[in-house]
Amino acid sequence: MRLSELSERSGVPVATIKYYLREGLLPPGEAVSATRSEYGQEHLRRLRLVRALVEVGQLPIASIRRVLAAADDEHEPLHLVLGTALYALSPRVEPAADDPEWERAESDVNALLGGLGWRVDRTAPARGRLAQAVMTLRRLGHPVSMDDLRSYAESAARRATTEIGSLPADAGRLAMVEAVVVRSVLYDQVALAFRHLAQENESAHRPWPHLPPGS
Amino acid sequence: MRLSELSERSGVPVATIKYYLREGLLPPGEAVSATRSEYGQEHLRRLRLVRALVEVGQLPIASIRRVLAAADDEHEPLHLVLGTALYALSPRVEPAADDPEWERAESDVNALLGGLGWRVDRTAPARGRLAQAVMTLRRLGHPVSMDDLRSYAESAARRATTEIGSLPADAGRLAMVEAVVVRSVLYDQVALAFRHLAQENESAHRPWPHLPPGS
DNA sequence: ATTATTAGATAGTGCTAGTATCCAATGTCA
DNA sequence: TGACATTGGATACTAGCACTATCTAATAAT
Repeated sequence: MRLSELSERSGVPVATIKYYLREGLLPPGEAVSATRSEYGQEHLRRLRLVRALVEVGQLPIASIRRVLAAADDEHEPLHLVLGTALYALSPRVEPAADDPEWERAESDVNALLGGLGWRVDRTAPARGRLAQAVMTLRRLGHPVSMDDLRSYAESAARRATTEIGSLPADAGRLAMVEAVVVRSVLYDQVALAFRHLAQENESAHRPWPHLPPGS
Repeated sequence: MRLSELSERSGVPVATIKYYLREGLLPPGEAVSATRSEYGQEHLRRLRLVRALVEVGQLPIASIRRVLAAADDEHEPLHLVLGTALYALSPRVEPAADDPEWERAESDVNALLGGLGWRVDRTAPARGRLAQAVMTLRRLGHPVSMDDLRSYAESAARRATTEIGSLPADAGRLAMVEAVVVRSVLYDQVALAFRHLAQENESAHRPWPHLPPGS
């Protein structure tokens, strides 16, 4: 199919597709002449994936490029791609050196993961993001105990077992990587939405005190 | 304290504080003369809250303004503030009219919440975000069953019970609202980080097939 | 009296995610 | 064959966001 058809079928403007081609989110079509290229089903599929990550996952274009590069890199062993993709997804947060509050949060996180026996790379950005969130909560006066964290870890572990377990076992490398990325990103949104819905529901059931306005 | 001192103590540049004042994220100090205002502990506290929402929560300034406006609106009953704050947090997603896939996802979400008996406003943005994620997953070839969704809902419900339950029972209206907002936003990050850590761990344990590169 | 600081207004910056325009080469249809 | 549309490729432009900088007149500190 031609560019205009790819645009029609995907609902993405031609100019945007050109932009994605420039940015390397979409592989070039097969050049059939100097002014014509042919795009296939895999382009349509990739384009839909990109749009899903942009619109639903709210990922920055640069992250998507990194994720897809890892997916497309055939030298990368499959079992490492999820990690690489996951790392490309979340921005790395830098530690703010010599801050005792940061160090405490970080060592709590490390102790927890160590205690649980989780195999997580030392450089995983999620470690830093977690430590940052814990530190900030504590700074703002909301104590966070190891037990609090442990219960989140256990919930997440249960979810991960089913999510990773339900991946297709043998679908070709690219399809598997795409499946991992899509699910990781979109189920993040599902989990987040449910968190908010559950909080609203829970707060509707809670007997709130009738505080006088100026209290 | 003066503006420069507020800046020093919070680590936020003067120009940025002025920007927050302009944007209404921070109430003006008490004008003590034409060129001097006095800021108090509550300004420092609010400023730290704003920075936490910006840096850790990654919320856009416009959302923070809406959240804080709801928090500061003394006419708003306390039991509605969480809802209002939650709504201000997530961008509303518009339904793409007359799309059967959208309608199916939406009705699944409604059926699920109805079946669970959750009290969630019909206009809650999390409904739309959830429906969008479900629709997109299905479009990309990842079937999502009601049972899948139900298990997410149950996890989220457990979490919400403890999170909402652990709020201080009587701390003054503003402090309670701030507690609700801070926890909602920062525990989102905690939950997300644990999701990613758990996925990496789980994938490290999974026996991945050795697919030939070109498969 | 000199220097520094402030409120308030306005303007400028860097980044992101597209959009738009232009060109020459090439298709397509009458 | 000629008029017209489409394409790839390059370049330029735009809107929105979150600051950041500059300027002015008034005031405070020394």
